[in-house]
Amino acid sequence: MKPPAAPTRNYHHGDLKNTLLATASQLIAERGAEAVSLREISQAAGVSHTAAYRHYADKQAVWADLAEAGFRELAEINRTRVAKTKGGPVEQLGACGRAYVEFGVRRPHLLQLMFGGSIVDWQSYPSLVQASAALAETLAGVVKAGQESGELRAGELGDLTLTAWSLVHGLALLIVGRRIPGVTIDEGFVRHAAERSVQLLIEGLRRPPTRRAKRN
Amino acid sequence: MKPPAAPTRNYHHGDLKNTLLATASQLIAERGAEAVSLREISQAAGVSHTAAYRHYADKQAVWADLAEAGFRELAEINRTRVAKTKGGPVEQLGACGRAYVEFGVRRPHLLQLMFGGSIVDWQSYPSLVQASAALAETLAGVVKAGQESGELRAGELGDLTLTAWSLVHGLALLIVGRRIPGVTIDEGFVRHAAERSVQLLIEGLRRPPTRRAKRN
DNA sequence: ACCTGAACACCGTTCAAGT
DNA sequence: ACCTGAACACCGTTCAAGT
Repeated sequence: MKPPAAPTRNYHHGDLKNTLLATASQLIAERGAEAVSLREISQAAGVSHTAAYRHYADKQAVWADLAEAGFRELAEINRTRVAKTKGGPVEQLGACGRAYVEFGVRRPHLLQLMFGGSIVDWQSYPSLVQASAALAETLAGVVKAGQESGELRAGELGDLTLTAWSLVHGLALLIVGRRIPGVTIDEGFVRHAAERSVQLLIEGLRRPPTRRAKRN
Repeated sequence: MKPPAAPTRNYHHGDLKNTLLATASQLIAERGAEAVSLREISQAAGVSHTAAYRHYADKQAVWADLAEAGFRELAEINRTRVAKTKGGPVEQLGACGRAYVEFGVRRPHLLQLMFGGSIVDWQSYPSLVQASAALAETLAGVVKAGQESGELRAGELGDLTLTAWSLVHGLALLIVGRRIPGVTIDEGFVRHAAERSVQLLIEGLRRPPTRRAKRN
């Protein structure tokens, strides 16, 4: 019932919404959300500085859309890594941790946008909330599988998941924020920090029983 | 050798720098740094909108000063709690975790300012970097004491500290950012989440040996 | 339906000038 | 030394108007 001709493009631009999103994504990747204006994005997209208001209520809505895409991408990466990981839930959790941290290092400004408080009224964007929750559920799935297979301890799934999430989340933010004194952040450090942290979380900080002391 | 009279106050205001800082602190606590302008701070402090430039190079410098105070305060809280805690390093780590999370919940906007990326050129503020590092050292001290007393496992101090720091940091940010789906954030939740997370970190996520199964 | 351009009420920052 | 006021180059957002 739609008119056959007249492809999606119309008056001036065609697919302005996606063009805006891609432009914004690139500018933010370069300089961070704090340093990017809506007028600038519009100009880079080749439209007047008010055109975006046809597609977004305001600047926050653009940020929310970008953050949502970030959450979906990060969750997808996690799922892929989990699926690819040989070994049990312990190894899978390690893979998630690495993926989370590597994502942050690869796209620091996007991670800041997702978690840094640039988006004030989170509740106004239900699909953003949902995408963020989906990320947590990826981790929850791994923990749950580990409990069912008996490799991870019993207890409230939410508690264990929150703990694992907090660890990888905090690690990624500390690294991306360059808040760790005295270290150079390169691929080697990221891999080591992620693996060691997840290992310590899984095995515990407490001194292991001596009967089976592993060399460290 | 200083002139005895003429108390610090002079021309118009006296102690404008501290007045600005206190005003900014309050406005940020109410609405978050993103929503506060320098002109507004100046007006609330009762001076013209350019007076701040006599004391700060720019807006970022004001933010940096506030964040630095936040780091010093949080580190101080941690030290106090550690000193007050009866029991070993395990209990002390738990106290640090709670303190960190409670600080974030009490001053969410300040935590966002300290860690949320509002301050772009971190390196320009060496005393801020130092204050942030001092916070990490508080945690390192606890971990080190635990290793020396034999209660915590051996291994690189930096690794164990980073892991513990990441956990409490991530937990605080997830809670403050209200990123945890399906929970109400009240004092009970905060206490439970902090204690349970630190406990899991210390004991590990792996299924405990059955010979001495603790009731959970 | 989609976009433009003028307009409004703001910003951060600079600078000559006042006391 | 410390502060003011005008000025500059920006913002985000609204709205009447164009096609």
